[in-house]
Amino acid sequence: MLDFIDVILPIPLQKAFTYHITKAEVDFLEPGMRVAVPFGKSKIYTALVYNIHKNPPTAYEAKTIHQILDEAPIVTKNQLKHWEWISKYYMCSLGEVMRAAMPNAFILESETIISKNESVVINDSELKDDEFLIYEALHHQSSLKIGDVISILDKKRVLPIINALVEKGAVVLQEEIYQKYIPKLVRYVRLHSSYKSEGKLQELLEDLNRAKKQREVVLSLFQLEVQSKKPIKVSDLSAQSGASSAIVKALIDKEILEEYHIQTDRVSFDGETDSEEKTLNEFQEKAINEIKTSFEEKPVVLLHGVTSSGKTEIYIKLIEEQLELNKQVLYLLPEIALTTQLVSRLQNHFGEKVAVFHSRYSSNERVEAWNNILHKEEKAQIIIGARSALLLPFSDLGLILVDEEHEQSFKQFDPAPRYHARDAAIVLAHIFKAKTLLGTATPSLESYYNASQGKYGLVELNQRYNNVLMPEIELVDLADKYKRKRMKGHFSDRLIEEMTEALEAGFQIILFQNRRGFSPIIECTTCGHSPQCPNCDVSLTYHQYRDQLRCHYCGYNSAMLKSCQACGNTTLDTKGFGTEQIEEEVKTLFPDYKTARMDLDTTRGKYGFERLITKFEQKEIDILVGTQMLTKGLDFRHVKLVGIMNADNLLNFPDFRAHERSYQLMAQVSGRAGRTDLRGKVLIQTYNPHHNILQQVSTNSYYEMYKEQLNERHNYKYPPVFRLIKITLKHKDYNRVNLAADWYAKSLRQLFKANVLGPEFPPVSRIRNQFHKNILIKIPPGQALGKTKEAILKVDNSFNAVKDFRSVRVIINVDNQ
DNA sequence: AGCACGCCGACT
DNA sequence: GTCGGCGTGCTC
Repeated sequence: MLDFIDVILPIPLQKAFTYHITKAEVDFLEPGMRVAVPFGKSKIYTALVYNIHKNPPTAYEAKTIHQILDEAPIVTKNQLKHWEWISKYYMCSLGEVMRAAMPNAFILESETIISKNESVVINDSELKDDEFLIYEALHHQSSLKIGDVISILDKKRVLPIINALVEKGAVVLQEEIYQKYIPKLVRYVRLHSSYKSEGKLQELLEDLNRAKKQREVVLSLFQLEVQSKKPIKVSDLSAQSGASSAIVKALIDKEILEEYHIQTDRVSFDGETDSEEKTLNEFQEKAINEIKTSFEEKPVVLLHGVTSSGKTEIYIKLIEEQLELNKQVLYLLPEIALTTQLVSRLQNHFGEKVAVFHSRYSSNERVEAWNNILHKEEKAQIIIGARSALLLPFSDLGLILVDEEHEQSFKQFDPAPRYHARDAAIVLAHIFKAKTLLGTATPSLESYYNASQGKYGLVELNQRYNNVLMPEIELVDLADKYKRKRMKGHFSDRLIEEMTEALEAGFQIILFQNRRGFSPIIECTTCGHSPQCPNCDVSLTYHQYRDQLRCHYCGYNSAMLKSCQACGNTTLDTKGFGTEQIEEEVKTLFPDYKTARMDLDTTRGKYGFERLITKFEQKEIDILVGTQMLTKGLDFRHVKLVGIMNADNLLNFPDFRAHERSYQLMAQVSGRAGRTDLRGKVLIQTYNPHHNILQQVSTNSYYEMYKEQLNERHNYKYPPVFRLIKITLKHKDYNRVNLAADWYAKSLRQLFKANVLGPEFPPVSRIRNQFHKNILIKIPPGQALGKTKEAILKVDNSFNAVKDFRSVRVIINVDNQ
């Protein structure tokens, strides 16, 4: 009987691929190990062993594997289970999950290496010009890569030339796979072993009497060895002795010192910890007890605690308990909140037991974090990270915390797998028989609904820490203010008054405007023309700081126009406003105070965001203008006033979740005000002060909002009552998308009748020269999800069988947010 | 997804 | 004529 393995390849193909393995390999291989396999004509890919069996494929001859890449599985059985769920639930391939889960450095690819065939003598006259150039190059260089050949010949199509050379026997090709992960090595030094004896040592020191510097280095080394009793780093030795690395090198060359390398971790924390216990107040104590009781019956608990109620302390307590049980803890939060205060807070408490998992980690750092978690190292007992941290190789998970549970950024949009980290976390916890705690001040309707249905436990925390009052929220009627000429730019007299008062008292201010740039639309007042993006169906946004017009969808930019493209007049005017404009107005209104702006444009660099936060914390900034970035779990001590410049563009967003989101956003920004003893103040400027959502925000009535919104969702058949699957079709040809989308929707309608909506063009119907069209499927409470997805896949298969449609990209988004 | 193959217009 | 564009089909 022959042996075979099914493997997962990191590509979006549903099929499993089967390879033949030898007897020796079958004894060694286990699911979760990587193998290098030939795939297609010449490439070698990294594949993951999925299962091992003895069923030979019938339709084809299985290839043999190229090489085994691991000694032991690097993906756990539980991970594979979790991947299966994600792939099935979110309708994507296992390969796509694999690609998302594994650090890039684990997924090796081959590269073609061209080298001279030494056993054959080639007469130059046999070769054509291009062939000769390559052959000639190989006299100087032992091997060439495809990319080298492209640059030598300055051509794109080089394969025929290389193939001709192979044909003539001039060169040979080789597929080389290379390790991407390079361990970080630190240089250490010790005294060369020949000086180990006391006598030799004396001799050495006398010898060195004339080389004072070198003598000093050796003496420093002794000193360090006595002090630390640990290996001595070259860098430490240089620092201690004040000697340059050249002197150390000279000693190594003279074989007085000996250097050696130890592999080290890039991801380590070496700060101090303070184990100072923060005492919990009675409300927090009560909440903890409720959470624990609830966990006894339910795997998931929703902690609904108002802003500034001290949820973090509760998390810390729960983490401590897990550590005592020697379990791993995963702490998920939105990407942006990761760069800041919370991480240092946890590290200060738990020290190096905390491992952070960033999107900004390098590939090598990811490998190290992966290995630490896989081997359940002590330094990775608490993993704090954004949604992708969920895909790490946990071995003994006890608790998952999902902080800011309502955040839509937990749902991955592009590329597949389009998973929701909160939901996938619950499944992961279930696999480990662990618990999940969802925490937020403004629960998503989904979670609150699940809690009210008894699916999740619910714990409420209504007191702010230190009994600080919830901020006072005032609605300012913009229509009235404009009518009575009480506006300066976009600032009402009330806002200016409050700002003046707060600033004079030495407090800080946050101004929220959910739009970046200076103004989203430029319009010619003569002819009404406004400049559009050439690749997308949107108006270009004016960015003043670079005097540029920019497209926020594709990144297109051009210099600001001097005159109208349509009529040539110089009557260009701006419409609408973004953070840039607010910032500028603040600077004129309050020239004596320091203003800064926080949005995608000012936080681009690696530490851009952190720098701004630190500056604001240290009160180097008085007024911070920003987009929703400001809402993500930031804790500022001295903010007295929060101003929401315009609530209407939030509320009028064309999306069924607009109202829920507006509430969450405004409640969260408001929560930044008055986090210590003084009561904060929030001013919301709006044209609709009587809007229900605004009333609910101003009275802090989450439950009212929930009831009302849930009712709407009931009536209009939206989540959490109905489930949604959105299907997007993309193509550069307008007519083709239309035809394809109509066909698709028609087929779906035969199955799901009135629960199919569309096809419809989204508000921005063309992005990067691709036309988009959406179809929405609503799934009623009773309808089986699995069956529904199977039916959709069937439709998708027949769709792909139509030749004209095959080039249309279809994106299926389950639980589309 | 990549990548080869094949057909077709645009230039050294 | 070749070069490079893109549409199509396949990968164990």
